[in-house]
Amino acid sequence: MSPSKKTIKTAVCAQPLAHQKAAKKLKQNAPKEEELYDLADLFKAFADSSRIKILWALSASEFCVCDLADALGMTQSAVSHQLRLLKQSRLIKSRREGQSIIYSLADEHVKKVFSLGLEHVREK
Amino acid sequence: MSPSKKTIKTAVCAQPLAHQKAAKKLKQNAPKEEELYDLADLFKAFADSSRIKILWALSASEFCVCDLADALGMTQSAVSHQLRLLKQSRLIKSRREGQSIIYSLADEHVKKVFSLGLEHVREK
DNA sequence: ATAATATATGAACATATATTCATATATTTG
DNA sequence: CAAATATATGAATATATGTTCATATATTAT
Repeated sequence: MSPSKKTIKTAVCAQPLAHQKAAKKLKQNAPKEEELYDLADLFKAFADSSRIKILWALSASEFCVCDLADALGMTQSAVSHQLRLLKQSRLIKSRREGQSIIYSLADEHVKKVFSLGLEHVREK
Repeated sequence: MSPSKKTIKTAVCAQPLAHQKAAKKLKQNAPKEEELYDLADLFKAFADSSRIKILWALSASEFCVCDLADALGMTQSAVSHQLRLLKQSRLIKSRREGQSIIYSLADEHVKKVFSLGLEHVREK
């Protein structure tokens, strides 16, 4: 296609890393690569309105699956799939009670994350 | 396939909302529907390892686009696209400096969210 | 044991989204 | 103004993900 390029566009600056010191500091203090992936995965659990609603509900009270479905206007299946993801992220826990499985928040992290998030969202 | 179903499976409990009081309380205190969507959107910004890396870098120091690309091993284009998303979420801000655009965190929320997230991830 | 109820799950489908490629825009330099 | 540099962006593609449908598993009641 192109006859012959005079210049080759590079992906990086001609003078890369103008902020050498900052970059150095970055590498020193950086969490392990794996931790950053875990972090992203954690926030993925919050990154869907269905799961947000479920978490919000559970922050008010524990609920069984079908009550959640009913309260949130979701199908039982959809709720169940999402509960599995939330449990994998260790944000919720469950216990059996007769035929029902009762879900609740695993710890206080969820509420804290919510508070921070709302704080940000509500700031114009 | 099925000759004729005797029972119709419903999506909800036979006795829905066993936790009536909790459900009531839920509806009273609930953030507006829209706020929950905004919350989910906010966390979507954190829900990708590329953006997490970018945010982490910016929590150490401000950077121009190509330095970010260089430091994180991403293309200039990919970084630029993600920076746009992060800016839309009001997590970062930018200013021009000659040919470069310098990006930095918009406020302290990001660092706080990071701390909470890491806390959760690091708890076995 | 059989029926009813509650929950979980695999497969299929539709949608969302992250990256790449090519190129446009904006600023500085010669 | 032309060339070089830095950044932004639209289109295409590949992948990830949320929901639905059908059905499996588990518990309780008769």
